[in-house]
Amino acid sequence: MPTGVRCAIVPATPLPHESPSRMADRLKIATWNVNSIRSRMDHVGRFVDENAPDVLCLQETRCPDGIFPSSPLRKLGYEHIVLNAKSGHHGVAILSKRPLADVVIERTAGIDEPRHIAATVTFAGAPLWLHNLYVPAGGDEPDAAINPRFAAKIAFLDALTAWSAVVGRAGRGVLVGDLNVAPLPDDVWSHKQLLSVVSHTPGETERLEAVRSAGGWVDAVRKVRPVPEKVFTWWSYRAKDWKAANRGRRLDHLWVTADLGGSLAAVEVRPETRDWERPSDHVPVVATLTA
DNA sequence: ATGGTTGTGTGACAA
Repeated sequence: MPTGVRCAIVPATPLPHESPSRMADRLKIATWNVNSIRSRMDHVGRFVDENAPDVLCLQETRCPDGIFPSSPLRKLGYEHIVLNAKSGHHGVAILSKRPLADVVIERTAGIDEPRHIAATVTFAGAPLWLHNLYVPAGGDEPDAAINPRFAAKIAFLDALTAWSAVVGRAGRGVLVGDLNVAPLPDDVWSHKQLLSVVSHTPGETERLEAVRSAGGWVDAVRKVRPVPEKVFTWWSYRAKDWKAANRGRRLDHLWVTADLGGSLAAVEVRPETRDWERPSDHVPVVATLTA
């Protein structure tokens, strides 16, 4: 039978008795702290070649809006780009092969830094919220009384908890980003040695768990790679041999709302990017949703 | 062993 005849009898739009959410679909979402988009354009190209995500959420783009490399990224297939960047510091972006809508430039915890952007993308015929976050690192001293950067991190996490209780419970959402907290003992190379190191202190790990539980989010990476397996997404630049030392932390996360837990078809961390020439210190996390 | 490295409209500072 000629293809044209077959197309003529199979409508592209859902039949009246089908609800949009029942449409078959597959959406691959990646998150990556690239530590400067301009310094990492070749890596982004290689990552896209090898992984072909439909949506790529970036953190730490470190690029003023006016010189953001939108044109080469569009040529990679990401025609839809939304930014919260502004200056050479911080910065988040969502790149998508599918149209983005409902863009929200968030100003979480009243911090005047570009660290949060949200938008919707169509998945299985209905809007899916994408929340791309870059939580403040917090400086070196884990004491809010003497370190304003740590105080700002704590305030940011507390603000996210209240936000999460609304956004997470609404459903059809994916929260990704560099959350700068390794929440579980097996998310760091040494739980005991990192208990007083910013990113793994009880004050941070308990707060990140509060953010997650308030919204009922599913930690996608731990759904497929449960504890006690060690899983890391970040290795310091300061190690002589990052792979041999393997003193990593899981700072980068991909969460889905509870209603989408059953839609997770694949979840992967891509540590090979850490071995590429002049890498980011963070590696991508990728998840595929199917419906 | 309190170091070590990377990046930013170039220079102290964040990560």
